[in-house]
Amino acid sequence: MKLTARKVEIVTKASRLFKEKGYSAVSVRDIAQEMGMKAASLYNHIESKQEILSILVLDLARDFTCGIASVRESNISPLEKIEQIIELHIDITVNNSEALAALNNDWMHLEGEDLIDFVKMREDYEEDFRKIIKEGVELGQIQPRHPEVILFSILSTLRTLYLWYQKRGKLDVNVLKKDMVAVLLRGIV
Amino acid sequence: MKLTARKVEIVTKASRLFKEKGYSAVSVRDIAQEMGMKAASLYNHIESKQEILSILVLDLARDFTCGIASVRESNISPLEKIEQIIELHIDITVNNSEALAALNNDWMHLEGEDLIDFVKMREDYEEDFRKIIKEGVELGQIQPRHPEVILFSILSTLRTLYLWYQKRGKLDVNVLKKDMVAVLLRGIV
DNA sequence: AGACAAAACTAACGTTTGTTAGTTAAAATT
DNA sequence: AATTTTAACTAACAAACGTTAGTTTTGTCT
Repeated sequence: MKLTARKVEIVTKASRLFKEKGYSAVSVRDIAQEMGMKAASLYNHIESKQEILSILVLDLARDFTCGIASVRESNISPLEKIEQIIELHIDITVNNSEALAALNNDWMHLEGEDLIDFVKMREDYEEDFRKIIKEGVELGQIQPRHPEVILFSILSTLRTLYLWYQKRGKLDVNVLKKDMVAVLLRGIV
Repeated sequence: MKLTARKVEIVTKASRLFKEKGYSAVSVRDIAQEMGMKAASLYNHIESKQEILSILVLDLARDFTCGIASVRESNISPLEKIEQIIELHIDITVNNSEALAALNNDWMHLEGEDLIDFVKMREDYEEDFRKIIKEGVELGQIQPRHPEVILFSILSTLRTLYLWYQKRGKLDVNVLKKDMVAVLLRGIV
């Protein structure tokens, strides 16, 4: 089914609700009300509630996949690659803070092929990141800590960024990027 | 209502399910099946599905509140306090990895007084942490970054630790603590 | 062995869920 | 102006939801 303007609107409104209560706690009637229509009318635009989640999560997952592919293939040092990954996450977060909630918390409600695809993309993403970290360690650019600890401490921060970056409101994106790189790479002491 | 042994068992089993699918997607019948009984039988032990969530989340929230109170009042440097907070989170995570999922993802489904209490505890916790960071910055022990960035980059990592610490299985707790403190405080370069 | 409490059961309740069918009003196309 | 398409509507479905009532089984203590 095509992705019409109205469909995008539904997905956007739904993502706001999913962020607040989670996919399962949001009913099709909730989404309809947000759109100012009755539940049954939604089905003129979408195939199912599942489809909304699927669009939301998989589109965003593809953004990450493309983003890290571009980083992986660029001809820079591991440390610079990690810097770019941090900036990638911040950029995506700023533009998709609602959808990111669903990606983080509701991906497990995907079904069939969609679920398989998502998990694969997620694993590949982490593996790409892991390789960059290991390379950095081998080159002596990165401290010889357990790569898994490094990977997930950075990734955890980036993945939950959507929860708080906007709370502080007027924090400029470029300032955020700078502070974030500093804190994640060089620590706080 | 008293917290009998059987009730604890229900809460424990439920938390496993909540971790996998989230509170809203887990039915009372799911929990009952996990207990090897029919849904109605659960109500000999619990008052409602809500009560399970409430016990799960508030008990754990109190652990954090007590933990940080003890850190706050101890007579050590801000940096050492942060080290202790990191260890606090790791200890709690290791012993409550299922319940932590509910605390992180399902707290918003608490109702009434429980929701208010939780949010207050959470805010107080963050405020305590923030003060420690600010003190560290003033004393020159901590780099002069935006305290909010420091607060949430550390807290994000600690809060989502439950998602991955056990994936790597045989990672010793003390090794984890050491690496975690190193990465979060001194960075990776 | 009989009495009593604890904890399981079956059956059912009123709601809410996602979704379909059929209809009608508005908009776009011929 | 007539016709087709789009997008809203009402009504209803079967299934699943949390929960209650009433009954039977299980285990414990005298």
